[in-house]
Amino acid sequence: MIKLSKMTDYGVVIMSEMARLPGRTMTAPDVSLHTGLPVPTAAKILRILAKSPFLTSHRGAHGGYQLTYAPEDISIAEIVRAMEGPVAVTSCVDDSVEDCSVQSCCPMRGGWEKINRALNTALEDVTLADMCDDTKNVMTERRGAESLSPASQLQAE
Amino acid sequence: MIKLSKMTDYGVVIMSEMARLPGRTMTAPDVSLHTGLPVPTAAKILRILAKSPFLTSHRGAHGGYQLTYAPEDISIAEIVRAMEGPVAVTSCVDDSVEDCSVQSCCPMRGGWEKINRALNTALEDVTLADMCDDTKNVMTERRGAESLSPASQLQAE
DNA sequence: TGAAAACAGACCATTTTAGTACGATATAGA
DNA sequence: TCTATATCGTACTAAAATGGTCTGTTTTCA
Repeated sequence: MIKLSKMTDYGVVIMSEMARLPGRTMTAPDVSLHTGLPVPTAAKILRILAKSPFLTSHRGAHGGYQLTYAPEDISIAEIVRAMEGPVAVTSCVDDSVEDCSVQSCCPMRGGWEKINRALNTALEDVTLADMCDDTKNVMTERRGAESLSPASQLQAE
Repeated sequence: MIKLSKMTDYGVVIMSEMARLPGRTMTAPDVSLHTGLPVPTAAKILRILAKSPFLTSHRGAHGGYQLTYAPEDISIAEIVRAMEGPVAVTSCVDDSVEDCSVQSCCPMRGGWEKINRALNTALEDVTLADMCDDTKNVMTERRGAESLSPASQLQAE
């Protein structure tokens, strides 16, 4: 199974939570409360995400984190890249060129590149707004979803 | 970085090597010789791949492995599935349903499903024939590529 | 019957990942 | 200017996944 790491998964969950009220500033404890993630973990992920342009941090009292852009302008691709670096399915096609000893004449390169392009396009195509759009999902209730963590069993187990 | 496991990468390399002469029967040591992989590792991967319909095994003396179908009829998706199970980018959307505590009302589900569909389509679209098609790559020379391992540094280091 | 091959599974070492902790730094407000 | 409240950065530990090897069994051909 091809999987994103849990951290990346959490990253998307956190960003989705923030996107529910886009203007809002949230601290790490706030995020922890809304997602069920332990505070240190939430803090760590927020720190990583804040290195990217789409999440702004403010230090000091009354500080916290805030979305820089509207949810519909932030793609899942950007979040994944922030958490894991460039998105590619094989080491053959990513940034570290010397991984592949026959890189310059590798016949498989073309095939992998095609696959990677498709994956990237798919990730670019889905935005935060898509992710937390209640209207697309019949049974969701605002207050019910509030303190739950959508992508994984965060507090269970 | 989203990555396939090395094993899966090797799996594609091995299958590509077998696809170069589709009728051929190869033993694990043969494969090892052509790819640079250690024999036990090649054997292990062949064993896994042979559980799938596209690779047939024959036991006993003069046994070995053989492609069941033509290279253009075997997609990368099938190889990846043979090595890693169902292809999905999050635990949210794969077969193990209980992973997601709010599965039935998770608003993010739709987004992930879209991404997974695109990835699957991309993997289905590329076949073994595409992977080892020399004509698509200017500089490849048959004898040169023969004993090299395209996707990773298998014998280096 | 013996050699050659796949098969099955257990096993260990290494790497990666998740999660925590602690000290440093910045900022708002009294 | 002091203090409370944040982020920031890094180092560390524990647990899980992964890669890779080994040993023994079964099958088949000559």
